[in-house]
Amino acid sequence: MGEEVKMSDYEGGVEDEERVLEWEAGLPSLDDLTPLSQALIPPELASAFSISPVQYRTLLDVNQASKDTLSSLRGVAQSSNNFKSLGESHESGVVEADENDRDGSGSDSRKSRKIMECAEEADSAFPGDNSAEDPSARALKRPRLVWTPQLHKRFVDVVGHLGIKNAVPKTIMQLMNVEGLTRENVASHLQKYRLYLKRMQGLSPEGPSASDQLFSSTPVPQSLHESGAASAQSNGNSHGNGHFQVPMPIPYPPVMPMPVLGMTHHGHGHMGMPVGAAPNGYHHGFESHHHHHHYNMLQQQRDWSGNKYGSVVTYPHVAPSDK
DNA sequence: ATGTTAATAT
DNA sequence: CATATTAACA
Repeated sequence: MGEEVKMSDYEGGVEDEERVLEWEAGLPSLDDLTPLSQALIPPELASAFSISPVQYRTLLDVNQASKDTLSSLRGVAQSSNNFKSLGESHESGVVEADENDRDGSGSDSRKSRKIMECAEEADSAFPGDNSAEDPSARALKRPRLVWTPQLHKRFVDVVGHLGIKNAVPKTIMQLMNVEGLTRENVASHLQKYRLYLKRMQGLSPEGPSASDQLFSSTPVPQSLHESGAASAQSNGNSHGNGHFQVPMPIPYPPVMPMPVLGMTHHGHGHMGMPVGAAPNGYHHGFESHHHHHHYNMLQQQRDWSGNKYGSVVTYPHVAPSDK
């Protein structure tokens, strides 16, 4: 009893940063990836909401879709394939989650979606480079999750629907339906979000607080004042029994986070990308991109997918082991 | 055990 | 320094 396996004993030179490679190799087989989102929802509820077998978008698909939505500009050089560059980039794993923003914004322009030749086998989500499958790598330390505006939008949306009262990490996480998102992630963000609301409260209504590019960009729902909004509504809950944990399932398409491998240049004048010009800060992932310090672009617009770091990488489709 | 808050890390 | 993870606590 009580057997702890220490893997660090063997090496000793392996740092935590190298975890990135770990999940890269720890890709669960497709068989493991099963549609759990619907499985958790009772058939009755599902049919009531007309929730059909939602198809999961491949990482690359989602990624491309998000980028496409935001960047309707000219397609500058778009080759973000630094998958094999992992060997050198070991600053800090950064994960970025994207989602298909199709709420509140009429995005119909389906620009050309070429490139991404490595995305043919989206199921693996891992272009050629990786390749080693490690089913044992599941609870590994995943890189920092980057809350992209889209993801935050979903977060705020759910919180607004639940009300500040029922806005608890678990419920939020469940309702967000973002694969890979953990309770801890939501809790952490929720904390920051609450602080943001509180801080803004005691300040002038018009607060050009340049801080919090993310928060300030997302409209705060008014439901944050009332208590308990969607709860004992006329849902299908009046069945007598049935403890559905889903207060009010939102027809949100399941989205899986897209991890982004980034180099944490903890320099100073970080961030900075011509949003209104070429959001594609990706160079040709082949050259040894040095640290380009773009000291320009007025940091005004606060959109973009939060790709303030760079490289794109895949995320281990964490199996629906539930929490 | 889940939600919060503080501390710590990146 | 802001943001996210981890730990401690209620």
